[in-house]
Amino acid sequence: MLNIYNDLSNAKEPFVPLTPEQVSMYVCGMTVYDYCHLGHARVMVVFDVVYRYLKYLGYRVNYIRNITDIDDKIIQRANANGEPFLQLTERFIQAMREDAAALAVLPPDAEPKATDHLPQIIAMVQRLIERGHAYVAANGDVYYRVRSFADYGKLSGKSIDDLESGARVEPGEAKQDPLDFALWKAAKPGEPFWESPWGQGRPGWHIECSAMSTQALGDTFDIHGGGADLTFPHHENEIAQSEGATGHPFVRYWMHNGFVRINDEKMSKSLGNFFTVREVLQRYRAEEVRYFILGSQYRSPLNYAEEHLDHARAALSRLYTALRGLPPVADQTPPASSSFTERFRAAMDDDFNTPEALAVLFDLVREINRAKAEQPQQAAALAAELRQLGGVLGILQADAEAYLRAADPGTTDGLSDSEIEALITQRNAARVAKDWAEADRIRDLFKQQGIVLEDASGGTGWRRQ
RNA sequence: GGCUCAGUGGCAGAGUGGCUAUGCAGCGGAUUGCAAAUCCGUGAACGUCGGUUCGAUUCCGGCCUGAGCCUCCA
Repeated sequence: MLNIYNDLSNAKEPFVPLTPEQVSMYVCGMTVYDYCHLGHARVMVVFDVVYRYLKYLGYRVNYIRNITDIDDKIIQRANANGEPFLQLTERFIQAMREDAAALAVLPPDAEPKATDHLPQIIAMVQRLIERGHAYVAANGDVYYRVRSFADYGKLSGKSIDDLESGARVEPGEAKQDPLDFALWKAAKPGEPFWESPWGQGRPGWHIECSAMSTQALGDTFDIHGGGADLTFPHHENEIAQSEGATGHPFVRYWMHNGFVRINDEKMSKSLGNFFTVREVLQRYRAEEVRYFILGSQYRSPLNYAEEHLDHARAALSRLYTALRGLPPVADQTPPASSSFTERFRAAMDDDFNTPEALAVLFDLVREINRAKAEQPQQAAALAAELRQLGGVLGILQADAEAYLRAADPGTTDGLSDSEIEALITQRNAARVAKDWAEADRIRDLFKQQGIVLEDASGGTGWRRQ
């Protein structure tokens, strides 16, 4: 049975969806004013694996990952660029989709945008006003009255009184209480705006997620995810908004992934120490990045370092090497049950323990390599199993031979495949003549190009290192 | 200061009240013209001080160290 660490209770809990056989899941996606960095990549990959595993377990999953396409930063950036904000956001939405696709992240079932949900947002703000959870200030802003929501702080473990001491009001705000937060911001000159009962303005930061998730999944849904930095205030405020508006419990399981770090420090925009996905993809293959992310449990910190990407490269090389020469998955049915699959599932059932799941894959590799020579049928069946389980993690779906021969990004390799084949023929002639000096000369030549030759009984194979 | 989380072998990273994690690297062997890949074997760990226990890296408490949130951030 699947167990999920629920941040609401700070404990692993058995996962029982609201509706049998179905899972509703919402993940906070990007605010689109810049390229995805590795932190975004982690969110996308982690919840992609959650999505894939739930489907593997037989659930029908409705996975929503939103796009926040209106907020202060977007307006700021659009102004700085001197372009309409919709043009800016459209560009980065496109870039995000490219990055996600490169990382083999499955498209969610829907990707709602904030700007497409103004009626829902306005209706929810209105409802909050009606229910006494919000008020219209003199300046046209609408604020959430935090002290009207008794459960405020239940997700992040904060008490209202502790927060009160540190809270402060920005110039131009008209809050009754420093803790209150904006649901609706009156438009300043030159800002994009929508008409509302409170005049021209735009949504505050948190309300769009409440409006879109409720619209897509109902008042109460199963899983809500995002990066750990969203726990407070974003998700805390979502709870206050949604439960305040509907009167029903909002989310049943809250999941937050840990940060990507660099030199033991959080990778973040404000610190400026981030790498974008496309920067990293210039040097490493997307599958290597994905493996790197899955190499640690999703709640743990993930330290970025090139040596860790190199490690991922070596690990994938071993996995694909085992698959090499065995039939692709379509030709073989994996066994319905096996100890490997059981162990894999046990690992994933334990709050998506991907490092443990990967360890099972390596045990499978050893078994395949053992069986390869003497029991090819057995090896093929095990390989099919490896591919299937890899698929749950979104890896190992490439053709093994092609994967191992592919050049790494950023390398400008001089030798084409046909040149390589020609040199191998030349070297094999030398080998037949027992001209070892010539054979070794050619091998060294390959080695300088990062190409490894492998003499086997059936002929000489090659791959790139 | 409040609230979270963490501290495992050379590196990364799981896990467990007594029994091999796994990968990379190391060492020995098999295999190879030499290699590569692979297989077999092997050394090496649980921050610190107490407590519970027949027995703790694993449970409990203190301490030390690190990270994060409390302000925009995935």
